[in-house]
Amino acid sequence: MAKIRERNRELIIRAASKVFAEQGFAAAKTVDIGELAGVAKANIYYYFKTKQNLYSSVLESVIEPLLAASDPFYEHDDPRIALTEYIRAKVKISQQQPYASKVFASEIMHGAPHLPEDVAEQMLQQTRQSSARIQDWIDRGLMSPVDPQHLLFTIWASTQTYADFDWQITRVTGKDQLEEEDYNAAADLICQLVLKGCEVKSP
Amino acid sequence: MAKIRERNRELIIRAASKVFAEQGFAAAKTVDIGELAGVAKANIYYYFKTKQNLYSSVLESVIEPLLAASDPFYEHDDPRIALTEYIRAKVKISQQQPYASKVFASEIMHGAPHLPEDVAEQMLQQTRQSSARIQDWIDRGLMSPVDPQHLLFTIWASTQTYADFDWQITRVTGKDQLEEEDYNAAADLICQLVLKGCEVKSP
DNA sequence: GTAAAAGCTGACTTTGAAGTCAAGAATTGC
DNA sequence: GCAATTCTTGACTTCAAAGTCAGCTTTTAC
Repeated sequence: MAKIRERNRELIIRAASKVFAEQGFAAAKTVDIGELAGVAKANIYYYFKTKQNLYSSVLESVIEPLLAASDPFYEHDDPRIALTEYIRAKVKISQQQPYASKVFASEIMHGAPHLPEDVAEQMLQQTRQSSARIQDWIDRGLMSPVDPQHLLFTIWASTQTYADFDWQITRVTGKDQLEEEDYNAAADLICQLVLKGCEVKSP
Repeated sequence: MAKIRERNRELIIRAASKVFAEQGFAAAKTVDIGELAGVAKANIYYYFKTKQNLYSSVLESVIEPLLAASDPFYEHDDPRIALTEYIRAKVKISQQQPYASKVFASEIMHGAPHLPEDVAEQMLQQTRQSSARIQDWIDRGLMSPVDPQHLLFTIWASTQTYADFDWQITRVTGKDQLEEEDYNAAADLICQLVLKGCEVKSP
């Protein structure tokens, strides 16, 4: 079993995601990450050179699922289906990977100082393609002429808010934590606003 | 002039807002805040007992404008006008008080550990009243039956995103910083999504 | 004009978390 | 089975940032 290394790196990254999400990078303590991962603090430094380094690994692990959510734009030509699936995918990420979402949000909010330039570029390209896709639907008369970029900002914001600002949301709804039906209700409302709001039609 | 105290507290709080917004509480250095405010670090401790204390003052100073934005709900009975004004007010805050928005967002994202309970309660009450107002419009057939709370979450998220995630937004739009017209375009789109999406009518 | 009060700060101490290390424990390869 | 390698960690050092303070400067009140 030469997999001790792999397994422990994974354990530490998972614990670190949670602690970084809850505390932010600067406030997070490596001793806490160790405790949560079930290893001594020193062991973290056996696997990761520095706290920064660990944070970069966490950030990297978190990017992939976020990027993958854009797939619906390329898989469907019908804007009703594409947008619906996109919104659902985004909400699902908030539901299933709340730590990822928060770490990413925090990184962006502080000016993305640790986001590798090539990743930033990749996300930008993806945004350009998504925008172009929406513009194409507009040009074909399948939805009303909105600014594609602003539409994307709105979708990002309103889907991610369920992970990033969960404290506020659970407090308002009065629930300890959101359930499946809450996420569905959220996705349905956002879909309704976007589809009706942009008068989206099937081709 | 017994106003030195008042003026300097204000200067320090203003500088601190910026530094806390950009760096987060833990990463913010009091020496940087002092530099930005034009006073020695030690002087900050003459006016504020601790960094925590200063942060609480900043947070407090930031809450008032955020709470005030809800006024349109009480000033207009017409949901078209009330919602439009509400969204515009929220976007305007993102535009004019970006630091306030970020400090608040960061605080909420990490579970609101420094938000005084009475403020949290006040915001909750306001949300309840806003929700009730929306529900009333629904009951009177002035808009389609959406969940008022989720509608509010969406409005909060999509308006605040222009302050909180400005890095992402300026990067996508390719502008160094957003201009008046960008904020107007944002507000218009969000209004369109909400008004059309919820089939809002005038009474 | 002057003394008391308020404001200011350079130099210092304290603190707590990042990061190191040497030695022991577990695992692997043969 | 045992040597080599990998893994583990308690105890330690380092370091940067919070916080203090004594003494100087400015302002206020009379």
